[in-house]
Amino acid sequence: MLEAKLTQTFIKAFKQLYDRQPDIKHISFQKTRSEFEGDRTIVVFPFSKILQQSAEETAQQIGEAMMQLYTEIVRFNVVKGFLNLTISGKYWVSFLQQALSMPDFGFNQSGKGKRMVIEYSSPNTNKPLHLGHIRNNLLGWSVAAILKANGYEVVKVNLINDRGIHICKSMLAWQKWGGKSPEETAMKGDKLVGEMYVRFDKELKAEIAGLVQQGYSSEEAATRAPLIIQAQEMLRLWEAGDPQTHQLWATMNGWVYEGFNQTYAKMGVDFDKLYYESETYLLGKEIVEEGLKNGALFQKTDGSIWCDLSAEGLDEKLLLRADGTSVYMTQDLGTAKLRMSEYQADKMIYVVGNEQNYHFEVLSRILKKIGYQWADTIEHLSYGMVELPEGKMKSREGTVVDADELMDEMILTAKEMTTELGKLDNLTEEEADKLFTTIGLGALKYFILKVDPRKNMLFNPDESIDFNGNTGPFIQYTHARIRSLLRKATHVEEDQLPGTDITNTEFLPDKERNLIRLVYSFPQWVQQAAESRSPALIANYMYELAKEFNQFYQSVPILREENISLRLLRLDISRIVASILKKSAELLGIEMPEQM
RNA sequence: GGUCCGGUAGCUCAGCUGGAUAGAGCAGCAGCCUUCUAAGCUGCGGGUCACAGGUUCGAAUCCUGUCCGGAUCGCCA
Repeated sequence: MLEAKLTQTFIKAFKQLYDRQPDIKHISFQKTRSEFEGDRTIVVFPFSKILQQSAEETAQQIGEAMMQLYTEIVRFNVVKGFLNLTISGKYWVSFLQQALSMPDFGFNQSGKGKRMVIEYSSPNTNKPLHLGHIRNNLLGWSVAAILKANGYEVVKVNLINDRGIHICKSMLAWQKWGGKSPEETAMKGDKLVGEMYVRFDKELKAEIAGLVQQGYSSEEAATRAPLIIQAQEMLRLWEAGDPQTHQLWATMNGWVYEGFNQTYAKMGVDFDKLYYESETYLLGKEIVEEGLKNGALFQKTDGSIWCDLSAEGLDEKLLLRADGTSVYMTQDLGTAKLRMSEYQADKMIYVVGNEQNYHFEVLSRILKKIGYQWADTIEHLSYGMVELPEGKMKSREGTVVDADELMDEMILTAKEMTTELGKLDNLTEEEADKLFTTIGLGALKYFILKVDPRKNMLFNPDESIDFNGNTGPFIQYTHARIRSLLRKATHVEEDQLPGTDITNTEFLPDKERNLIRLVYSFPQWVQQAAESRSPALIANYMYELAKEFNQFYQSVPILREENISLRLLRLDISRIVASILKKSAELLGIEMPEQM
C-alpha cells in the first residue's frame, strides 16, 4: 500500500537525516489538496518544532531524502510546512491495471470468520410502512451488504411485532365497522388494517369526548371508554389463547404480511430470518427469574420485579409487572438470548431509531448485570428521525408519508422525466418500466442513504426529490453513459492488443490522475463504511467519483483519442469507474441502468 | 430538571482520528449540444462554521461554559 510505503520511507529518511526516530503519531499522509501539485502530503510542523528548524527547511530536507529512497516519488514541493509528494504516473497506471484484474476490487476479508446478526424493519402489524420504515429498511439492508463486502457473514433478521393492544384495536374496529377482506375492498391488506386502526382511534376519541361532556375528567374518560375496555378484553382473550380471537388475529396479520411483502419486494429488501413477537414475547421471564435468584434484580412488595441501575447513573427499570406479565424490555432480553443461542453472533446489531437510545443502553446493562457477558455484542445502530417541514410524522394526524405511495410517486416522476427527455428510443415497454423503477427508486434510496444515519433528516413532500445534482439518477446517468461508451469501444479495441501499453505513461494528465486516485481510495471507503456502519460514506464517495468522471468525460476525447495508449488508458479508467459505481450502488441497493 | 444527540451558504447536506484560502447540490444569474448520452459541463454571486472562553505552531474539528432545537427519563412499543 502506498501509505505504508510512504510512512516507511519517511521514517528511514528521518533517521538518515537527523539520526533519531520520528514520532509515529505525527506521520500521516493525506491527500494533497487540488490547488497544489502532488498526490500525498505530510505536515512537517510537529517535526520542525522538535528539530528546532524552520518547517520549510525540514520539509525540503525530508522531501529530498524520501525521493532518493523511494523511486515512485518523482517530484515534491514545499508550501509552508506542507510537503507535497508526487507519485509517478506509472505507479498509478499499474495500480489501475491491477485493480481491473481483480473482480472483487474494493472488497476485503477483514470480517472473515465473524458473524453479524442485524435486525431491521421491525414493523408493527397494525399499520402500513411509512417513510421512517423506509430509512430503517434501507439502512439495515445496506449496512448488511456493506458488512458482507468486508467479509463478514451476515444474518438479516426482522422482528415483527404481531401482537399487543394496537393489533387488538384494529381487530376490534374491523369487527365493528369493517368486515370486508382486502379482496372485497380492493385494498392492500396492510392498508386495510391500518385504516381500521385509524378508525378505532377516531371512534375512541369520540367516546372519550362524550364521557368528558358527561363530566368525567379526560384521564378517567380515557380509561372508562367502552372501546378501550373492549380492546383490552380482546388482548386478554388473545393471551388466554381464545380460538376465535386467534383466528381473527391470524387472518388480519396474514393480510398485513401480504401487504408488507409487496412493499419489501418493491423496496428490494429481504431477510434471512423472521421472528414474531407472538412467539418470543414470553421468553424474557426466565432471564428475569434467573436475575432475581442471583441477586441482580429485586422484587418490590407488590411483586413486581426491577433492575436497579441507579449506581450507573440510570434509573430503576421494571421488568415484570406485579401480575407477572412482561414488558417490552423483558421481551428484548428474551429475544436477545434466543438470537445469541441460535447464531453465536460476534455482534448483534439493532437498527432502531434514536428515540430508543435509552432502551438499548438499559438493555445491555441489564443483561450484563444478570451475568451475560455477550451483552457487549449488542450494538444499537441508532439513526435519526425523518422529519417533515412541520416536524415529526404523526400517524394519528395523517401526516405520515406512506412507503408505497412514495415509491410509486418516485417511479412516476422518473417516467415523466425520462419521457420528457426523450430517452426511450429503442426500449420495449417492459424495459422502459423497469428503467423507471430503477431510476425512481435510485433517487429515493440515494436521497435517504446519503445522509449520515445518526442525523435527523428532512423530507419535504412538496418538493419532489431531485434528479439533478447530487442524486441517484445523476450517478446512474454517469454509469449509463460509460456503459454506452464501452459498448461502442469494443470494435475500437478489437484491433488493439490486450492490455494497455503502460510503458509510455510516465506522463499522466490531471483528470486521469484524479480518477485513478479516487479509484485507489475505494477500498478504504468500503472498509470505513463497515466500521462506522454508514452507507452515507459510500454514497458520498460515489458522487465524488461520478462528478469527477463527468468532468473528465466532458473535457477529453476517449474513443476519439488518437494516441492509442492514451485512448486505452482512458477506456480502462472508464471501465473501472463504471464497475465501481455499480459495486457501490449494489451496497446501497441501487440498480445501475445500462442506458438512460 | 437529569442524560444523550445536534446547530456549517436562502434551503438540503459533506467536511469533525486537529492542518493550507471551509466544500457540494438545489434555488438565482451567465455561457456550452454539426464530435463518445446536455439527467451533463463551465463560470458568477452567496459563510461571524450558534455564542464566549481555553488547549495548540495551527480549531468547523478537541475541552469548558452559555444559548437554541430534538430525543429520552412510562407497569407504551
